[in-house]
Amino acid sequence: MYRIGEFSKICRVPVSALRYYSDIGLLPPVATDPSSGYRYYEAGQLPRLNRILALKDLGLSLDEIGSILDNDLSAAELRGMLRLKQAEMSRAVAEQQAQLDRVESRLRLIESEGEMSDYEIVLKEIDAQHVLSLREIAPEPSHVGTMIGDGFAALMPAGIMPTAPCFSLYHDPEFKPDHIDVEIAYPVPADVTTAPQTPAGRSFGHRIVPGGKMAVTIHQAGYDTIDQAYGALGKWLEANGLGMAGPPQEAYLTAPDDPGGPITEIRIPVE
Amino acid sequence: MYRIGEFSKICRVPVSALRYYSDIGLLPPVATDPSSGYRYYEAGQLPRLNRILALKDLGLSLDEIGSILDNDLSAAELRGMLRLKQAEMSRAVAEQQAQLDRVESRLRLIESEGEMSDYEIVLKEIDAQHVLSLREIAPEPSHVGTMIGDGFAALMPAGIMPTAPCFSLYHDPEFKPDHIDVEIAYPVPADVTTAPQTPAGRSFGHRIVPGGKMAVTIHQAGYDTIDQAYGALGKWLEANGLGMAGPPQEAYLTAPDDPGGPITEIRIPVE
DNA sequence: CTTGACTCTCCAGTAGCTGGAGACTCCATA
DNA sequence: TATGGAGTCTCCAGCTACTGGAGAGTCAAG
Repeated sequence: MYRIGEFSKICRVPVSALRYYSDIGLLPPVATDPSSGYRYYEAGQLPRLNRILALKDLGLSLDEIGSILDNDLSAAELRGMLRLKQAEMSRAVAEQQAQLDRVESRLRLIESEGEMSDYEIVLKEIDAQHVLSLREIAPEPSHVGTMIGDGFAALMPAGIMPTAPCFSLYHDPEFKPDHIDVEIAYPVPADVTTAPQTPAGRSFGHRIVPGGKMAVTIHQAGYDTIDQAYGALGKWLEANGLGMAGPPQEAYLTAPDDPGGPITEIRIPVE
Repeated sequence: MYRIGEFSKICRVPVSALRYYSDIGLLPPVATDPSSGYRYYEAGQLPRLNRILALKDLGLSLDEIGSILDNDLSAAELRGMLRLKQAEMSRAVAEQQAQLDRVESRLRLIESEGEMSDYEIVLKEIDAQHVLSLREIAPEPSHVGTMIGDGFAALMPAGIMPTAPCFSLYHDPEFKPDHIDVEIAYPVPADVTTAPQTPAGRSFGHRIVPGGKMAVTIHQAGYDTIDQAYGALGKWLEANGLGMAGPPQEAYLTAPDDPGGPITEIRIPVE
């Protein structure tokens, strides 16, 4: 019979961990002195402890290990659990590796630029949205602003409140300033499928804008400098080896008269 | 000004996380109603939030992010931090990958055997130990037991108590049952460097048995079946792509008269 | 009997939230 | 004006596998 300190030296597991295993019932001492509370172990417990350490090393939680040891699982059942773990772990490794890649591309970016960009790009999972939308070919960029106002002018009186900021989608495969295939989308509840014509005579369509992973950044300045944001996004996509998977979106997060100036969120679906 | 729920919808960060960021001062709301406690946010905070998310995505802790944002670190300083992170993360990835490899080799082992082995093998970091030791060529395996007893018979009367169970080292490059180059080692405090001759006339040497990573398993049965343990260790080493890096050790963890039978720990230095 | 090494229990802390309890607040409708 | 429902508040516990510390008790040797 060893006291906890001696046993700890033999099995090379810290005393605090042995006490913890004893507390959670994973490796109770073979005897406990009822008056002093001293825990007593013996060499015969080493196989169990070794099993614990081996399974822990495979990434199982102490809970799982406890049920494996106490239900005396068959090899087949253990194999099943390990298969699950294996899948989970290879996903985790891939994710970690992706994160490491992001750090590396970020470092390359910093080193090539010498300074930090004003834009932070983040990958987000965006939900699909029910929208009412207007789509047309705009002859110049400023035309988009009038379309947005026109749309609101139809929705508000009809009692339709967008459930999120309105945004535009740019459907052109390439950018031509005098021929912009733009769609203005107003997120609405799923049961709103129609709206009256706009004052300027435009008609709303109803559809679901698909969700998915998107690279997102914030442009906090006038619309005339928005190409900087697109530039930063483009660089980021390239550095991370991602490509566009749909039309870019621009969400207008401020009221037109906001004293802080306009703020636009740009989203590019990826992969 | 948005309430927390609206802001959460816009930035796609859970309300609970926003509250947490507000609590730790990382992203305080732009205003808080003193009577109701309601937090109010505005679109102008999105760039900061995006920076937070981007840095978090690179693996920085919220603490680190806070000091980066509030001390307005230069690109060079950020680069330094990221370099550190990068090193740390690639170590973590390698470790995870190694763990995944262990799971895979374990699965292969289970599948090839169809049942679980009685031996669990664990990699441990073993400390170097000061020992007094006897070394000689044993003409048969049972000779080792008499050597151990002979050593104790010299140490005990001299007042030298081993600080850990005694163990043997097998120096032969290959095993021959009638010619075993064995060393019996008794761990002692660093200031004990000599001991009297044994009753049978053997002389102790003093040395440091080097530590390092070792594959460890427990054999809980008579010495005549110890080759099973070595077999399991050999398979494990092969499955994990490791080789021996020194003489195997056997530590005798039970007294000769233990009612539970003898328990032996076998350690093989690796890599 | 003292000393020093060892052990005990209990609690807080770790990172970044999440979820719940119980109490308010806000807004729109009846 | 009352009410209902959705949203919000604060505080606290929980997650993992321990670690470290406080304060008290135990054991063996001198």
